Amino acid sequence: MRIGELSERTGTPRRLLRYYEEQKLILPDRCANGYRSYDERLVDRVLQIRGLLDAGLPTRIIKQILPCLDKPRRIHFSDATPEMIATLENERDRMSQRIECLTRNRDAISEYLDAVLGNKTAG
DNA sequence: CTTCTTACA
DNA sequence: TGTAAGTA
Repeated sequence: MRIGELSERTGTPRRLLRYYEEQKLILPDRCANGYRSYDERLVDRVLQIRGLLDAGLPTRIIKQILPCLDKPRRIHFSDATPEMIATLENERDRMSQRIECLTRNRDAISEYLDAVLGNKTAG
């Protein structure tokens, strides 16, 4: 498929699809006319990339850990270098911290909402 | 009309 | 990230 279809199917702007390619996150092949040709597999890949980006990971980190999280849920021990383990542990901890932060803010909002809506219905 | 690259805000 | 320009 071309960039337009992938864009629609992943809800990702064409601009970003080209940016991910520039960051070596995805490698689409080219048609004779120079247009990018994306494999079906890249739909999930792009979605996963966006998820990681949304989790706060920088593209440079995603680039190196994506292979570890690829389709076949098989674990590639060959990729389990000491540096990779350290990177993964570090990112996991960052995610945990972010989750805690999000949880606090969600609870704060929820508490506020309960108070406001509660007073409204109560009087 | 869609895509491409490059450059600037 | 968005957008403009000039092509293929």
